[in-house]
Amino acid sequence: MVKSAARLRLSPVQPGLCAKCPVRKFAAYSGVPASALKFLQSARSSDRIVPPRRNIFWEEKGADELFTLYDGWAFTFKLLADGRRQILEFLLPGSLIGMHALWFKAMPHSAQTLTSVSLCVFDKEKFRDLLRRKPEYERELLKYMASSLAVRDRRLSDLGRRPAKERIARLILEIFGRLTARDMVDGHSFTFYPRQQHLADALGLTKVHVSRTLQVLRQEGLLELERDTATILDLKGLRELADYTETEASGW
Amino acid sequence: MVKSAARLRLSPVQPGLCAKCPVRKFAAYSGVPASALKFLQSARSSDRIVPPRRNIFWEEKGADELFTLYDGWAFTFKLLADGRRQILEFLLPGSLIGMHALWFKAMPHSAQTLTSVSLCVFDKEKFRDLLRRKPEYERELLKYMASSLAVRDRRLSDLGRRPAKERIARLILEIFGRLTARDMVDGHSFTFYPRQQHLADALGLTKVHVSRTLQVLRQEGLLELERDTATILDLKGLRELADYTETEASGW
DNA sequence: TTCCGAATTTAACCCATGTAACCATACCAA
DNA sequence: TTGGTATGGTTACATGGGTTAAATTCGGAA
Repeated sequence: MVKSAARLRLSPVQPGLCAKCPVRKFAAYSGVPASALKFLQSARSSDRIVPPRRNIFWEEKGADELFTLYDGWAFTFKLLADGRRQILEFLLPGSLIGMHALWFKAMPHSAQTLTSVSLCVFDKEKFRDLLRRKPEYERELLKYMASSLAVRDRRLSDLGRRPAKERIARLILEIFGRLTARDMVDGHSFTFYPRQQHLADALGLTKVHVSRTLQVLRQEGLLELERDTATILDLKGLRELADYTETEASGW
Repeated sequence: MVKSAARLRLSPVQPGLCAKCPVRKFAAYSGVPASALKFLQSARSSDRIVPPRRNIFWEEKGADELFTLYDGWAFTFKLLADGRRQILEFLLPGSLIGMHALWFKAMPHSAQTLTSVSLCVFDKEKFRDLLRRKPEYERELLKYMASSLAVRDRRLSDLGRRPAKERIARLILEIFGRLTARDMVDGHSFTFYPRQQHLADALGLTKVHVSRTLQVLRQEGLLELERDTATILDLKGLRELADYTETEASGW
């Protein structure tokens, strides 16, 4: 997995073998028995590398493919009429992207890369076939979506009911947890590609206020965020401030 | 369906016959062919009436049952440590409640009734069996969850990026759309049980500001909200203000 | 090394929304 | 009837976070 802050080096997608895929255990279908993975493989139509700051698909447009993020960072977002942006989710290796396309003509949000990204591409129709023929995938995906929904609920109450400082702390802790599960952290530091504008757009704030608040968190010795690197200076203190419980800390 | 504002009169759950259920077409499994409904019936363990302001289940606790709301209003919510509340979703006849229990031990939110409510109760284990034996239900539920997720994304960008006036307008329009689909509106008026405090908790505002903003909307001739009754005075104007598109207007 | 654009920081100002307190009304149970 | 409890409305005041704009730092390309 990627650890160097200086430059992103993409791991190449393993040709063919989903059973040996290093990100499989973080993927939506992580619980599918290895014996059934050859079906997944046959639904996988290709691999793809997308450069940074490029859209993977667009809100309101249709999509013929869905993806698993193999390496790199991305995010989903909605744009309002006046150009304001709401980031819905940060995507990390293993994230399933664009599932909505399986059932609906228009995507409810856009997806965009943060870094160079490598994707496993699934043809929509082939994936539908897969689901029809292998109900264990449907079962796995249901569980995956239930947990996605629970995550969305947490973010919703953050935006509705928590002040800026807590929102930022919680988002960082959430990402820290997910990266830890993926062995992508180095002690209490990790490579962090979102810019302050991305944090602002994810948390319903302005970049100015994010900057202000990050100063405070640094001065209080809780959290340091430089370009491309985040360091948690005081995990316990940050958790306390953020009211971040153990259940929330488990990576997904 | 319920129309009288003065007092809620519950329709009794039809004994047995899911195939004839009047709310079936709004339910999660609306697309399941009638021929397969006898399986649903066999997973339904009982019916239940719950009085107003009572919890159906509790956040962080486990649950052995899940429900379809047959009649009445309810909502799901999360409580923060300091007692603040975030309402996640308003539940209307047809809503599937507590699905999370199928896969996880602890519920991610609580559910509470707004009115007296009548529920179809499904035993968790029986429902799991149903899914295992009838993949067409899994398929339906996946689609249902995908659309729930899309709805949650809309609310998220409302909270993150829209001012109070738009948030209120959009929530009312959303509920108006869902009630219209259920034939629960009377022209541009409908029975509306949430209190200003509920709106506040759903939209990340205080009840004081909700009150203020509702005054403005009334003065502008857009929307009138009395105890138990909402009236849309100017649908077109409200849609414009709220930046509410046709796609969003379709009931679910 | 220099230059340019992106990202961050800082500052001044101010508005949308929160807080606290209080009163009036409606409803409900005794 | 009476008292209790939600609810709705209103006021005065406080503040978190938005807006705007300029200065500064940083990174990458030439």
